[in-house]
Amino acid sequence: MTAGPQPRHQSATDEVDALVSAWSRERPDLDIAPLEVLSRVTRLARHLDLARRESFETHGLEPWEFDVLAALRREGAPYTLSPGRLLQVTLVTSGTMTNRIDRLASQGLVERAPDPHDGRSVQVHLTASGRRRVDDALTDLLEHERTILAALPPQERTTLAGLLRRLTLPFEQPAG
Amino acid sequence: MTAGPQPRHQSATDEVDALVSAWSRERPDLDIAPLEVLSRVTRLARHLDLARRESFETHGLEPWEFDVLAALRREGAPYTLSPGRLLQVTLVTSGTMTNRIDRLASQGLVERAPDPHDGRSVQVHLTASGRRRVDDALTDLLEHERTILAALPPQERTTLAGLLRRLTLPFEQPAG
DNA sequence: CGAAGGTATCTCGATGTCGAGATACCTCGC
DNA sequence: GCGAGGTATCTCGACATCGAGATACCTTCG
Repeated sequence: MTAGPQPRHQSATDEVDALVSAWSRERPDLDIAPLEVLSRVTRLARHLDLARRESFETHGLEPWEFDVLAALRREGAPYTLSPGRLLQVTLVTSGTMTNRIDRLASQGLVERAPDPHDGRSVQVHLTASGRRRVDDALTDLLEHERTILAALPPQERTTLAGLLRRLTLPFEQPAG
Repeated sequence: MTAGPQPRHQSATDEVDALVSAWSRERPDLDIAPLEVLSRVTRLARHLDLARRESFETHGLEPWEFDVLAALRREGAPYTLSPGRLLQVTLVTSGTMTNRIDRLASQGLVERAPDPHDGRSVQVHLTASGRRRVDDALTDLLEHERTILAALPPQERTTLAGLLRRLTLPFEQPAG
């Protein structure tokens, strides 16, 4: 069926190359160069999301569950944050966070307790079971991500991280 | 509150730097280097999604509406695709695509017609109104994206695009 | 031709998210 | 102490998505 091995030394084209060439044909009046970078970021993020999903399902966690548990875990002992802080960190709305905490609590992965210093507030606390779960899931996630990054030598990973940081910083420092 | 201006000459740290340092403290047993690249990709994608949303709302389009209309527009005249092709391109499920086409059709941006060659299939066609809408939205989107990319000189944009392509390719060529 | 298996689309119930408004509590000034 | 204004969380209805199953049609083979 094959006529022999194809040359694979030059870098192959990806879906974004196809996207760019289609737009160039249809909208020759526009400079669509920005898509070369930003569409790749969007698409890669989608692939990463699926990869995360795979890593977590071994541990019975949804990505949103990991996000909340990881925020508490990163905090260090006593692994406690308010719902308000959690929604800042995870970038969801308050209704969503209430719902998430409810479901995590019903699985015994977190506990809700009144804040002794502020009657309006609540403390969300990671249980021992929740901590084990997120620790195990993180180990697998990093392993999976390392195989993805194996496509680049270490030197270029550093370059890539630096370039991405420079693109992201303006979003995080809106006041300049 | 401030003791004076802070030095800003060395590159600033971003949220991922904070994330990495928190994990390093809490999980010194793990090598969390992969997050340097992949968490930045995920976060940047989230910012880009918000930026897209802004660009589109001037034109009364949701991101998902743009995705569908753009797929048809890129196709070139006669701007027609089947629902099946559309769901491959936009990576949603069939139920979602049916719903999307329904809503776009009720706004007069696309039309559904039976496929003359295959009675199981349907042709989704971009109307003149839909084409105007997506063309205008794309112009604004690219303008917005150019301002985001202004954080990098042209040479480094090319470098970045190349590095991202190498990370993405393995996902697109699963058979190697 | 007729049946079996494959394909394209649609239906519909479950789920997660959003976001405006409700509720309870805190703080500050008088 | 009390009221006004601010803050933290929760409630709840609307909405987009998923995904398994239903439906209609096509193709292949005997």
